[in-house]
Amino acid sequence: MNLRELAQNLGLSQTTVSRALNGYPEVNEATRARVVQAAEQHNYRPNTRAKGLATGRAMAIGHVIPMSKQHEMVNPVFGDFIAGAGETYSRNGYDMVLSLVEDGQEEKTYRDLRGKGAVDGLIVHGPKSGDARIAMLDDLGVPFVVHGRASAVTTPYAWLDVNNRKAFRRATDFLLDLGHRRIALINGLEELDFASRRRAGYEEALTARDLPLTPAYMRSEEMTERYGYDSVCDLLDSDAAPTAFLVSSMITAIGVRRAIEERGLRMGRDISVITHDDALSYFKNGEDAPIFTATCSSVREAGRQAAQMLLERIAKPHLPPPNRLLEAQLVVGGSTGPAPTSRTD
Amino acid sequence: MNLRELAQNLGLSQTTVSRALNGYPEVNEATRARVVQAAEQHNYRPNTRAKGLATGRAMAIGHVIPMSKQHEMVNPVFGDFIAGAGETYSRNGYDMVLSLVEDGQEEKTYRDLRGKGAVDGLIVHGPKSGDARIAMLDDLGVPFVVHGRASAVTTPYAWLDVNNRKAFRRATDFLLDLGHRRIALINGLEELDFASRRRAGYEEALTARDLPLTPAYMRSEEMTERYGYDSVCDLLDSDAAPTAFLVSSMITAIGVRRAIEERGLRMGRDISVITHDDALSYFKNGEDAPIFTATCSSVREAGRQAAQMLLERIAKPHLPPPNRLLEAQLVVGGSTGPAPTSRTD
DNA sequence: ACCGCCACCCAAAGCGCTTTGGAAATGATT
DNA sequence: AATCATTTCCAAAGCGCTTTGGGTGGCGGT
Repeated sequence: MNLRELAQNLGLSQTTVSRALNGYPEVNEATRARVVQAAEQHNYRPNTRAKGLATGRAMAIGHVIPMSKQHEMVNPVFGDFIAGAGETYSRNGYDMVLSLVEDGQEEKTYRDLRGKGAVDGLIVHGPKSGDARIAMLDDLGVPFVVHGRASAVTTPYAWLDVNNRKAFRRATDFLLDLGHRRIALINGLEELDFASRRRAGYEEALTARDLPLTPAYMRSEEMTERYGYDSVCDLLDSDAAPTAFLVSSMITAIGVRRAIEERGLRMGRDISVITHDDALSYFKNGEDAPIFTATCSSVREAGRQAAQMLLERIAKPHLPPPNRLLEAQLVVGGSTGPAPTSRTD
Repeated sequence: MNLRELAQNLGLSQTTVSRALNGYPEVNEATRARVVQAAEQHNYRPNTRAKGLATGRAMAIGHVIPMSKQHEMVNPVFGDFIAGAGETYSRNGYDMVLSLVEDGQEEKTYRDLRGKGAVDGLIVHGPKSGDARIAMLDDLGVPFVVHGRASAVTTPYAWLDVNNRKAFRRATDFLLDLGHRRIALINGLEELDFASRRRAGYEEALTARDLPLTPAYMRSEEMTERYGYDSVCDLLDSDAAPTAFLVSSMITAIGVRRAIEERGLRMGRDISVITHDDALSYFKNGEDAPIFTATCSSVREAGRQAAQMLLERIAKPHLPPPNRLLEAQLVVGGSTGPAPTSRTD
């Protein structure tokens, strides 16, 4: 069923039917009701392509998800982020088109998506520090919102980020307050902006107390379970083993715990762990008594808000690009406790 | 840059340019080269909407991801499945459009997506036993492929599934062979077809050895970490506690392990655990020495193949709907061992 | 009785592409 | 030199919608 048929069916012109359905005022409420009812009855849905052609708007948002070629890995937070964004889109009549692309190939995909006219706006995932995509999208003239930031980019652009630096600063301070002095950072890939900010927070806390930065305590890789396990094994077997670990992802923290417990140690007593927790739905960190002390921030909520920002940006492109900084909560769980050495003081 | 401009630019008609770009034979190779080069130089990309309108094909596939309202949870396997499917799509010039929808609302979304002409085909996720969507899509006339099966649906339809029954039959047999007699099943929601098949495999194995089915040993819920933990706590504290657990998801297995180790028990010695492992990229079950004994099947590969099947189905709709049954591997890891009681025999 | 003004509706153009049904030019055949 | 098949290209229609720029009829005001 298309517009013409529907119009013929009703004995009206396409114009009138179109206007009736799109809520234009110049149509009698009685006819509008008649039209709406007929449309419903015939299960009429305007063809997106035709509508898009006519209006010039695609009513779709593109998400380009980077995927590590190395590990064939897609960061699990995307699932929840997408879920949040999807909510916003469907409430506003937008579709979501998704591309999974190998690291570094994203630019071409953005170009294509826009060039084809497949999307009205884009969400940029996983920004690197001096991410070239931002400049590119800017002079491509497509509305976009970055999930995260690109520290080295100085031109204004729309972003939504968690205050990663502050979160890790606080987490580190928390461990320091507990008497820990040898604190390891099991970070994500530091070419990614969020990871470098977390590191900055960590270093800032140490430096503020005149503590040295120990390169051996800092690791940076893709956040798999295995990586957490291996790192901790390594570090605990070294001399001057850390007494505390700061971990960048829940998944990795699972591996960290595994390594700790395999050694007969206990989290919170022998070794302290703080992890960042993106509040992945299947991984709720225990509602009542969290297993892990964690810096918490809902990535789903981030998705919702980023999508909202993007839609507003599309509607009002002349406004200056909005920014939003979400604060992470530091929630105390069972994985932290006073440093073992300080107990004996 | 659109076709007309490009054609004017070249002093050719739109027809010729279009044909040149789409590889039609009736155009001189010299002109074709000229056209292709100009297109490249001007960064020309045919407008999807216009193309779609003209051809009637959307060059897009819809994925409707069910999302539990209850836990706001989206199953983590979707990430990897989507990644696999996405590979296939992008290789074939298709886009992927994604909708996340609350449980049970999927039908409307399928209808919309098709009615709007936004997609040429659909992937059905998370089929229930007598899933109504299949009949609906059938008489809607949309090509689709189901990831999984719907046992109660008797009409032929295209699906790709893992042999869940057999996988869990084998896993249960494996535990039985090790002397376990009290084996608990920590299953996913059994309204979902895959879960009911897993249960069938489990029951089949027990029944084949004339062992009773103990309802208290069978659990069925959404596969969160917490669920695994709670279930095991519960069961281990009961009298006649199980000596082995069969778990439906890696995530849940993590919770199972947590509960076991928290009690000072050790997996593989005191308690045996077998989990299903979808080979999620960030959760590689240890390449060399797997932590968990597991029934393994790559959901990413499933995505790749399901997508391929769908594209073929779209190309040749007259062929009978294809089916594909993937076998899971039973990979032995460190989480299984002889039953404690049988040791004392 | 005439004018003007709404309220309501319509015909037709246009969005950017594909595709049908030729036409013009070229070369081979008689 | 005339004929005919190829090759190479083109004009125009059409995909399903929105939107511009009117029309028509009914009403109140003069």
